[in-house]
Amino acid sequence: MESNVHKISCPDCRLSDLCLPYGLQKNEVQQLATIVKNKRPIHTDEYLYLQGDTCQNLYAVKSGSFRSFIADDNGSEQTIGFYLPGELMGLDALQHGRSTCSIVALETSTVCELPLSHLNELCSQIPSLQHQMMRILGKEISSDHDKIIMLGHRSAKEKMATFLLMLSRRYSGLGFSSTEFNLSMRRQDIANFLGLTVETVSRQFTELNKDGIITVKQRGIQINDITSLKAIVKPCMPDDQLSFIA
Amino acid sequence: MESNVHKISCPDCRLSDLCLPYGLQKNEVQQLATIVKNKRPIHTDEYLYLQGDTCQNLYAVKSGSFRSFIADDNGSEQTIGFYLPGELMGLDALQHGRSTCSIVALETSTVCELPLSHLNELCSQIPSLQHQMMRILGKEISSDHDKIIMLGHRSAKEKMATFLLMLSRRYSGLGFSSTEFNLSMRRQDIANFLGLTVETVSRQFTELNKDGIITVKQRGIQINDITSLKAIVKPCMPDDQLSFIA
DNA sequence: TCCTTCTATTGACATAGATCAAGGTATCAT
DNA sequence: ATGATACCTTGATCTATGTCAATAGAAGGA
Repeated sequence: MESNVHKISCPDCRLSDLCLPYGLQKNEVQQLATIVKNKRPIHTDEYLYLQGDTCQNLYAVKSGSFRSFIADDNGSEQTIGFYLPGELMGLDALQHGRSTCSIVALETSTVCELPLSHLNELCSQIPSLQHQMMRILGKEISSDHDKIIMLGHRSAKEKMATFLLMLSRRYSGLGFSSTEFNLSMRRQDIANFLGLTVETVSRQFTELNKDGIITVKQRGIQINDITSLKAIVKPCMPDDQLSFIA
Repeated sequence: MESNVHKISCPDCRLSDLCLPYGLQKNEVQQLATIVKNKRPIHTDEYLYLQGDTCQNLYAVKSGSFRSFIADDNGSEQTIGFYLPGELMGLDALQHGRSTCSIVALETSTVCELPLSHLNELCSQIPSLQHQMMRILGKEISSDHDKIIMLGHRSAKEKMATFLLMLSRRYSGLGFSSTEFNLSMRRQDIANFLGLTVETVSRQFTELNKDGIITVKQRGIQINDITSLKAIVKPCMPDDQLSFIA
């Protein structure tokens, strides 16, 4: 990614169709851009915010990727999701103004900061912005439902296939290859996200690799036979429900 | 519940503090009430709406209870949540105007219908209503996250204890007993919700009963030792994260 | 009241995935 | 380069929970 991503503003941002500006008039996007604060880059393993922080902003991923997770008293974690460019973080804090999860950068990343107070004001003025906010919130909710399905009733193999297909779909939505990409998360993160152990994730990768369905080289994934991958998931899920993670 | 619940309007509704009117001025509540349509009662096993239906409304539970679930190609289901009085259904349809799940009544129940078009208009006019909508959406999202935690990293016993505590908390929020209540859902629904089998749910009930922690008589639950119940969950979850289900 | 059907419990057994343990490979700082 | 540390893979074993099967209890209709 270019070194200047963090200076680009909404009207010029290549992500605008995936992000908040979608469906807005040109002048409305410019209005939105005035309330967006561009932040300095966030480095690997750096936190965007911590569980329990008061949180008066939403954050859009501009480049890179993040992991969100909830920790309990014992320090054990559950990964809630992964965020790729164009996706909105901090929606859980809408309830009380306090974040219920922590968010950490998986690689050097940039975000746009959207102060909630300004955003709410703007929503009252621009109906299509409010509409887009609702759409984004609805999407977050139905994507969470997809995760619930995955965790509740899927085998390890199905979970892995679903995970890969979902990443594939999201990367392709960003204009990247849908069959070749690098994982920005560790095996441990994937395992935790899917409710499995690292060992099981590793074994599943090995098996999918042996079967020729994918080629795994560390973080590098190549999907050789997307049909087979879909077939692993298919018996369990309508095609339009693969839109999730996040 | 009184036989006339479905005629009561927002300003007189005993649920108003749990529902959309929370935080609104008296005259604002009256405005809200004008867009609410009261519907005839919905009977056991009757559907409020079906997965895939175009859905231009939100629905607030007025009395009774509902189960929401997503079905896949094979007809197998995942229960997403249970809805009690004061809770808002249909939020997942905000994304595309199509519901992503089906909702079925667990007993004879009543709902208030809120046309989204009118609601959005009203949100632009009444800032505190918009604020409350955001709060409700944020709550839905963080409650979904709690479910993800539960499904991802909990044993059968922990799931059961969490389930019971959560029901207890929600009933008490409604002004009912927190230690004695009737389940409106079948064992099968609980099992499906928790990602377990009926047999496992049944065995867990039996064990908790034997240990004297609860008394189970069919659908009737009495919590005898809420401390022990919390202790089963405690090692895994901060107290303020028990707010979920829905 | 009896019969049917739906729902819940209990037991015996099988298995997917966890756990434990060891070794390999990449990454990074010195 | 070299060593230290984090990350990943593989194998052997154990166990919680699923599966299959049988029984028992509720609920509802004739």
